[in-house]
Formats: sequence, structure tokens, C-alpha cells
Amino acid sequence: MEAAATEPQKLPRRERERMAQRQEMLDAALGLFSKKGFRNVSMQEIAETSEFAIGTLYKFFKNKEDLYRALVREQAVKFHEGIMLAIASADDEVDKLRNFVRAKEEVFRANVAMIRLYFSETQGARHNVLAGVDSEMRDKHEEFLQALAGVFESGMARGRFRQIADPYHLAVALESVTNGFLLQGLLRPDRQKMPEDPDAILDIFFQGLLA
Amino acid sequence: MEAAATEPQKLPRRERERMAQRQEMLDAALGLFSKKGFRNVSMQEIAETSEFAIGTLYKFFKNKEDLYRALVREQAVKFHEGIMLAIASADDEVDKLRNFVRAKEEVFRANVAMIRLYFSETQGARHNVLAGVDSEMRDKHEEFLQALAGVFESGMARGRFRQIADPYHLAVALESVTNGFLLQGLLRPDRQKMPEDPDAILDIFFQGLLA
Amino acid sequence: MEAAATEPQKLPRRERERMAQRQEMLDAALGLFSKKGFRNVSMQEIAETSEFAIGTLYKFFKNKEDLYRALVREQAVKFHEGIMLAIASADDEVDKLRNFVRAKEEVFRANVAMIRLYFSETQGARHNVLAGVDSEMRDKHEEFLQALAGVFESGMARGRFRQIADPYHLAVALESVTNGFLLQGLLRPDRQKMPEDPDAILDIFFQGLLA
Amino acid sequence: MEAAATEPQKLPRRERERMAQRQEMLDAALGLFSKKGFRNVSMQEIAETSEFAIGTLYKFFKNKEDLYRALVREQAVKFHEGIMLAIASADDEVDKLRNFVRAKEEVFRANVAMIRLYFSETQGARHNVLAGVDSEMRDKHEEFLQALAGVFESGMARGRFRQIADPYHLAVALESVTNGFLLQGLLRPDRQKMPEDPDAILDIFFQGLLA
DNA sequence: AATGAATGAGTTTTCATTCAT
DNA sequence: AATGAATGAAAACTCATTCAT
Repeated sequence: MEAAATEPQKLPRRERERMAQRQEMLDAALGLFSKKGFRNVSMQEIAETSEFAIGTLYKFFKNKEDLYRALVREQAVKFHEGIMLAIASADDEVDKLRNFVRAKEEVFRANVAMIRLYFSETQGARHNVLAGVDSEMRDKHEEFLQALAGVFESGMARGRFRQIADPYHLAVALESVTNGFLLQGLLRPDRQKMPEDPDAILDIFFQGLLA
Repeated sequence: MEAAATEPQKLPRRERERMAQRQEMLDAALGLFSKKGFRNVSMQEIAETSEFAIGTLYKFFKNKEDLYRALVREQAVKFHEGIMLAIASADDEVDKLRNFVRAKEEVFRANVAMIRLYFSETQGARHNVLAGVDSEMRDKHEEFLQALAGVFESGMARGRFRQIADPYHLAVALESVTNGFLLQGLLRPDRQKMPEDPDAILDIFFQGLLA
Repeated sequence: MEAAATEPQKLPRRERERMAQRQEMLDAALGLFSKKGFRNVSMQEIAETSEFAIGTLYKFFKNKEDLYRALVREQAVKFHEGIMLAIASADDEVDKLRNFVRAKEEVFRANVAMIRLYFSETQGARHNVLAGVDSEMRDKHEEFLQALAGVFESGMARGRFRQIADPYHLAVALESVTNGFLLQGLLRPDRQKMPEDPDAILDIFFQGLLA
Repeated sequence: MEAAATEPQKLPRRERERMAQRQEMLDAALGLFSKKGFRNVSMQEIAETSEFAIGTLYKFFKNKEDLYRALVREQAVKFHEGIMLAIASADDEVDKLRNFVRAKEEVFRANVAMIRLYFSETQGARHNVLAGVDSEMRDKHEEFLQALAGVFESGMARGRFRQIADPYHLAVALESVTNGFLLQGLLRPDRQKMPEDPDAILDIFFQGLLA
């Protein structure tokens, strides 16, 4: 009868305390990694920032890479869940897309550190430490693309959308465009030309898409 | 009676040899950096791969960072020029966009290593070594976005395109979508779902765009 | 019920141990530096001689130069204090000079390594690492010369010495002569011609000096 | 029937040119070594300063140490000869001493670079490269001290000086005092307290010495 | 004969990881 | 259980020396 991870109130106090400590370590690490990159952050630094001893870090994580993986995995899951929920939480396909864009923007805005981490690991360079997590993250990403494609597909089936392209391609396109706009807005805050309203992103899409 | 490809036929032999050596170093470095990232590649490794002594590397590049910067700058210029040329080499705006997508695809396909390098430095993580080159690259990127926006603008003015959105936003959108599709196709070659014909990317765009 | 030599009995045990380690490092370094010079001693060597790991050296000293500076400063302070005390610890000027010569000889004899270090940094070559400590050492040396000049001056005022020369010049002369004799005796032990009794050095001086 | 080193006009032209080149190398090296010390000067630097190729340096000197030794030896000989000549070039002992002090001061003033080199190799630190030259230089120095002691001895014998101390000790004392004053004056030009007239140095001596 | 490009051993320094307290 | 001092492998960089031109 052991309590499940999703209902932490049932965990023995000892266990709960451990999880809280672990979380503090991960939080400190997230800030540092997203600011300076994996190789430019020392365990010493993480220890100091999280106010634990180095040895204690090694009690929780086998090594530096393990800590990093745990961090990326945690963040990816959080991100993934938020986005998937957004897609699920509406009946109409147009609303699903709106929810998706809004949720994504919110997550981006709320946690720039996480975003930087996420993109440094999914886009571009694969010189990352994530040989292992990598495939898991790709799978999650693919799963999400499939779900998004599903929205387009059912939208087409229900006549909400015109059949302008392969639903999966549309999913990739929407994912790309939202990334592009949000990154442009977040990582280059000097650029003033980005639309305030996230829905504006969709307008471009909907111009050709809506039936 | 020798005629060099571009123009360097006038360089003294010594100089030409030096440039060739330099290029071999940069080539070796590109392969390694794009595979493993800046911090995970040692000068030792670059020396061995390029078959020069470490000391010789340091004759050509002041330090590791200098070598990296030279590499990124070289690649970025090549990339930028190819893309800008493509936009310029047509009169009709629709043709310009087609040229752009084709040129971009070609460059991507021809040099995956370079792409990885490029994206690891423009997207995502900013824990990069490029504090200096960085702004130069951003500027180039911005310049390109402006040029692309110009295409949309004149297309609208000439009645080729409908006025569905801010031209700059359209530029960001097209840039994002091409990135998304090409990266999906190149970096994840297992994914078979991407369109063979690069023009297919544009179809999605043109659905809503064309007048 | 333990009573330490000077005063550190109040330091926590941990701190005392650290200081002892630091001292062992400095001792090893003094031996090596005085024998081979700054640039000819590697951190590896110091680590091996002092039986610590290289990393441990770097826990105590920021870098090689920092270690060297600490060493020179420590030795210079010790030397300076000994000499100044000797001058102070008598009422009669002639006794002050005797004390000075004896103390200097004692310090020289007791620590040839230190002497070599001291002279390599105050005399001769200024290609030293001591840009920083340097001025501090010069100041100490100057301060000492002034004190010695003071002895000559008050000796003259009190009629103990004849007014044969500027007191500061006499100070420089005595400092030089003691250095010359002691170095000759210590650094070239083959030379048997030096006087056994350090006071003999003063005889030369006193011949013209005493009233 | 080969021409002697002291009459270079007899050397074949080829040989003379070689010697001139060698001299230029040594001159460049003297400037650099006296400013920065042995280890802080690279062969590259010496080559550039003397405007020869590195390879040419190695044609003249077996290695860096050999070049340094040659330099120190050359300077020491020059110095030694000047001083010895000064002692010889008078009949009266008091004049000999005056000549000595004047000659020494002149040499010091004329070639601070050489002095620095000389002192960094005779005084203090023996972390020098001169394991070999060393003994030669000590011998020369000892020879000079003997000569100076001879002056004191004959001066005493002739009744010019009082018999205040062992002549050799007096020689060491005078050598030390002149060094002290001249170094103080030369290496620390900020110190204004040194006597202008080098003879003033002797006054201190003569006070007790003169019969 | 003179050159200087190329070499690579050797140096300083960092930092992940271990383990005695 | 938590600590953090100690470790030493690995990396960036320098420079004396060689040798093909």
C-alpha cells in the first residue's frame, strides 16, 4: 500500500522531506544550467546555491549528468503535461488551438529558464548530455505532434478546417511558428515587433485554414 | 594558366597554402564541434583530427574561442549569403519565396554539421561562447528577416498576396516553419512523414496568402 | 592545560590544522623556490614535496603567484621584525648596532633558504613576480634604513659617534657591509676568510666612527 | 697564424661579419634578459629584436642557455677588466681606491642592464642558469677581491693606511659598500638621498682608514 | 647559409568525485 | 546522515628546438 508519486501527501514524512530537498537542488540547478550551460556550472556552485554539501548532492544524484538528466526530464514532463492538457480541454478544434497557443505562451513567459533549457536540448545542437533522456524527450515531442495533428484531422473531418495540407505537416508548422514567435519575443525582448496577443499568431494560420 | 574557382588565384603560393591549412583546421573543428559541442571538444582532438600539432593550431588561432568564433562566423556568412542571394534572384515575389525555401533546403541538406552549429548558437541556449560573434549573427538574421518581410510587403503592394498579416510577422512565420520542417527532416531522419518536395512547405503558406 | 608558543591557542582545532598544512606547503615551496627560482619550480613539484595533491594547493592559494607572494611576504615580515627588534632592544647606540649585526647574522645562519629568496627579490634582478609585494618590501626595507639612520643620528647627538657622514649614508653602508660579509660567508662557505665573530664586521666601522 | 680575438681587424672579413652578427644577437638578448629575466624571454623575442631568424640564432648558440651563458660571460669579462684596470692605473693606494670607485660608478651608470644581469647572477638567488659560468664568475670576483685586498695590504705596508682590519675584510667591505650605494642610486632612482659625488662613498671609509 | 613553420613536451589550473569524520 | 577536504585526471596554452626549403 505504498503511496503513489502523484499523491505526495501520503508519503511518510521522511520521504517527503527528501523530495523537498531534492526539489531545492533541482531548482538551484535549473537556474544555473539555464544561465550558464551544463559544462559551465560546477557541482560546487550547485551545492552552494542550494545550500547543501557536495556530498549530499551525490547522495541524491549518482553524478552530475544524472542530476542534469533528472532536471531536464522533470521540466519536460511539466511542459508536456501543460500543453497536452490545453489541447484536451476544449471540444471545438479552433478552441483547442487557441488553448494550445495560450498555454504555450503562458508556460514560456512563466519560465524562461526552463525554455532555454528545453530548446538547448530539443533544437539544434545535440552535443548535449542527454543521450539517454533524449529519446524520451523526442518521444514526448512526437506524441504531442501526433496529438496536434489529431486536432487538425478531426477539425477537417468535422468541416471546421479546409483540407489545405497533411494534418501532421500542419502540426509541425504550428509548433514551429509558435516557437519562432515566442522565442523571438522572449529571448530577444528588444525586438518590439512581435504581436502582443498570442492569438495573433493563429490569425496567420487561420487565414488559409478556416473553412 | 590556372583559374581558381572564386578569385584567390592572385595570392602568393605561401599564402594559399596557409589558407588551405587553416581551412583543414576549421573543417576538422566543424565536424567535432557540431557533433560534441564546444566544451566537449579538446584542442588535442582538433589537432589530431586535422593532423596538425597543437602548436600549429595556436599559430593560426589565438585560442580555442578564437578558433570557434572564426568557424561560426565563416559558416554564418556562407549561410547568410546563400539565402539572401536566393531572395534576390527573382522578380516575382512568389518565385522569391520558392527560391528561398529551395536554397535553404539545399544548404541544410548539404551541410548538416553547419546547421547544427548554427542552431546551437542562434536558438535555445545562450550559454555559448559567442558573446562577440553573437550580435553579429543576430544582426545578420535580423537583416534577413527584414529582407523577407520586404518580399511580403512588395508582394502585397503588387497585389500578389492578400494582406493577411504584418509582413514582418509573416517573415518570422515562414522562417520558423522552414526551420521546423527542415530540422525535423534532417535532424530526425527516422521521421518519414516530412514532404519530399520543399515546395510543399509553401503550400501551407500559400493557401491563405495568395491573392 | 596546553600553552602555545605565541598566541594561537585560541584557534579552533580545524583552523589550527589548516594553518599547519598551509605552513607545510609554504615550507616545501621555500625550499624549492630558493633552490631553483620561481619559474623553475612547478606546482607539481611543490605538491609532491609537501605531500599534498595539486588540487589541495589550489584550495589554499589562488594560483602559483599567490603562493609565492604569500611566501615572500611571510619571510620578509619575519626577517624585518627580527631586525627591528634587535635595534630597539638596547639603549646605547653602540649596543644597538651590535645587536643588529648579531641578529642579522643569526637570521642569516638560521635560514639560508629564506635569505636567498629575500635577496633574489630585493637586490639585483627585478624580473620577479613580486610586482605587488615588491613595493611593500621596499617600504619595509626603507623603513628599516630610516631606523638605522636614526641610531646613527642619536649616537651623534649623544656624542657616542663622530659626525663622519650623513647618518642615512652610514645606514646604507652598514647594511651593505653586513650583507656583503654574511652573504660571502653563507652563500660561499668555501671561502674561509670571513671573520668568525660577527662583531668583527663592526670593528671596521667603529674604527672611524667611535668618538 | 690566426689573428687574436683582441685584434679583430686581422680577422677575415667573413669572420668579422659573423662576430658582428653574434654581437647584435647578444645585445638584443642583454636588453631583454635584463628587463624580463631568463625564463620570461623567448627565443622568438630575441630573434625578432635582433632581426635574425630563430634558426640563425641556433647557428650561433647551441641553445637558449648557451646564449645566456655567453652573454653573462661577455659582460662579466668587460666589467672585470674595467675594474681591474682602474685598480692598476695609479701608484698611490688612495688613488687606486678612488679610481676603483669612479670606474665602478661609471660602469654602473653606463650600463644598468648589465648591472641588473650581473647582480641577478652573483648576489642572492642562485636559481640561475649559470651552473657553469657561475664558478668562472666567482673566480673572477674572488680574483678581484684579492687584488683589492692587495691594495689595502700594500697601503698598510707603505704606511698610507692604518692597520684597522684584515685587508681582505676591508676589500669585502669596500666592495659591499660601493655595491650598496650604487644599487641604491641606480635601481631606486626615486631615493634622492644618495651622494652625488662617488668619492663621498670613500669618505666613510677613509675616516677610520687613513693614517 | 639563412629561414621560420611545425612540433609536442611540459606547465598551470579546474572540477567531478570519493570517503573519513 | 550529512559534510566538505582532498584528490588527480584532463584541458588550455607556451615555447625551445628541429629541419625542409
